[in-house]
Amino acid sequence: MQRYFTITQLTQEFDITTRTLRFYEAQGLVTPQRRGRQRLYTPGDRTRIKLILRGKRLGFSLAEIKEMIAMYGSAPGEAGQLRLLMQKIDARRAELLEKQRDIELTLLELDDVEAGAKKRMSELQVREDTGTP
DNA sequence: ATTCTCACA
DNA sequence: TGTGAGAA
Repeated sequence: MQRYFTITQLTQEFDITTRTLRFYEAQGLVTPQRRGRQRLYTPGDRTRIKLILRGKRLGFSLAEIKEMIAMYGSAPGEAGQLRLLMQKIDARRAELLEKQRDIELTLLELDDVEAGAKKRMSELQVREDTGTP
């Protein structure tokens, strides 16, 4: 006995529109079952959507997210496939590490900008107190 | 209420 | 990467 989610349940939970969810389906990122025309999302579909949204927050394209989800889901048994999988994992890790470095760098730059802004602000404050035009 | 398709940015 | 509109 499986419990299903309706499209509206999921859109409300994740704060997205039904159009977005159908769009993801059209792009092949989710494949809900049908009861007639109605989409029936399994708990698995729901966690896939979670992964999609997380990938989006990380700045990945839908195509990239689709790849990543495929990696999580079906680990191929063949040795050659496993090598390919590990290769993709390495590539993905490199991308994420690069992004991480970029974020850290940007954070440091923001510290600098903020420090400069605070300094200028205090200088302005001094001039106002002094009555300097 | 949910679905689809076409157009649009 | 999505949204808007119209029809069913």
